[in-house]
Amino acid sequence: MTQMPDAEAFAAGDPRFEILVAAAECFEKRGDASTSIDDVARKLGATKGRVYHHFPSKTDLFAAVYKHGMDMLYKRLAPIRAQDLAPLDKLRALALEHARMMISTKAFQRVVWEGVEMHLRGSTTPEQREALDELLKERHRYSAIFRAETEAARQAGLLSYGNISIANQLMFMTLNSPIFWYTPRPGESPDERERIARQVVTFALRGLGASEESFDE
Amino acid sequence: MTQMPDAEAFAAGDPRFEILVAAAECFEKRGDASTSIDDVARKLGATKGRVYHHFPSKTDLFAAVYKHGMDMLYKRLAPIRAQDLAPLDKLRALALEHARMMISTKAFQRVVWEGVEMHLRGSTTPEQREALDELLKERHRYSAIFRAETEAARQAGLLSYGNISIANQLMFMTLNSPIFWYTPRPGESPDERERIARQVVTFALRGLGASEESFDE
DNA sequence: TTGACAACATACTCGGTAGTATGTTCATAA
DNA sequence: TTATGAACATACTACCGAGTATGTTGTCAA
Repeated sequence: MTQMPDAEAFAAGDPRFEILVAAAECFEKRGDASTSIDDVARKLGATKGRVYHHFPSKTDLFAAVYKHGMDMLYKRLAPIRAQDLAPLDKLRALALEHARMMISTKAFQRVVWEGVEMHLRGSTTPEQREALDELLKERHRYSAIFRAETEAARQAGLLSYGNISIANQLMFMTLNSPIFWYTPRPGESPDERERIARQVVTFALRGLGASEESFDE
Repeated sequence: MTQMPDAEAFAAGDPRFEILVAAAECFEKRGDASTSIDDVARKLGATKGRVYHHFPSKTDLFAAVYKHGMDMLYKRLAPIRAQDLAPLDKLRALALEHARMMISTKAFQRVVWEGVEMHLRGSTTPEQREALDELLKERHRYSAIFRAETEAARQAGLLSYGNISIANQLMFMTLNSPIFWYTPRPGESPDERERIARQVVTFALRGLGASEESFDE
């Protein structure tokens, strides 16, 4: 049940979707710079013509993968955001769903990471910058959701940390980390993935200074 | 102190050292694939000839930067490893020094990270693999140092976490994270950097389940 | 039946980059 | 004084990969 098609932009029948998935897997493995359009086409058992028929450039393809990754994140977080929960409980629920997504849609989230990295390092070409700038604002808004919940929990006396920006960075590094080290093992149960996600979230919340009692179940 | 044959190979007078630093900064900014030898030469105000005179290939240059980064880590950790400290205290001391190095030698450590990533993703060419394989074993030994200290502290009842491998990944992600988000600000005091390093270590040890009392000073 | 278009494949161009081959300069040793 | 080699610069080759231009095939509507 990984990587469900996006309802609005890339429906199941959309011929772009299969290309998008192949591109995500290529970008995940080699990174943007080391991935050629021919690589993507080869993975599809096709040629460049197919890719360029649906995406005007490599940058647009990369941006589309990035956007799809972010869209999936937003879609999964929306119902949780709508819930009425106590500060720390809400942060925990958001963090857990985020961690799950890092595992279940790893390839796409790895691309999102690289997109953010390219932006932070300022290593984008002018055209790339134009294509990704708007998408990165969305990423910033996404980050702000967690930041707000973190501060709320802190003001409720449920967290304690030094600098909030650093705390947010550390939390996201922790929550995102499965995109670097997680590899699905053959015959792995959903339960096993869930346990991984929970360990990640526990580490993150503890790191933010959540008391031990808040982990009693 | 077994594996540091030519740690002194890049002394201040060595003409290779300046190239090494420039390469580290280029790799840090653009990554390996997007960095050309001409980029490195341009940063030096020189041409390719200078770089290729001292390094036989781009892969060797990358490997040299990687190795220098690892050598610096080992050198700084050696005295701490030699100290006789209580389990958690030793882990904290190692982690703090590691975090400091992520800040003070960021460019080199970023390259080390990319080297590890290339290995994990299996995105190396045969020649790259040959050049980096031995160096990555050293990285594994380095990681094992922390792992051993972590387990020791746990057996002493000072830490609590689920899976040890995941815990180790999360700890390293946290400790390494400054290479992604830290940027020295103009007029930044050493004290400010120290505070950042300490917040990082606090997050990591809390994440591993260290009790709050262990942070009282 | 046709023709029009989507969905590709094929065959190119062209700029950038790793690596090489060949100068050039300068310090130092004999 | 000379010549020898280190430390570069210059000029070149070869290849790879993004992007383009142009077929080819199947489908579907009229």
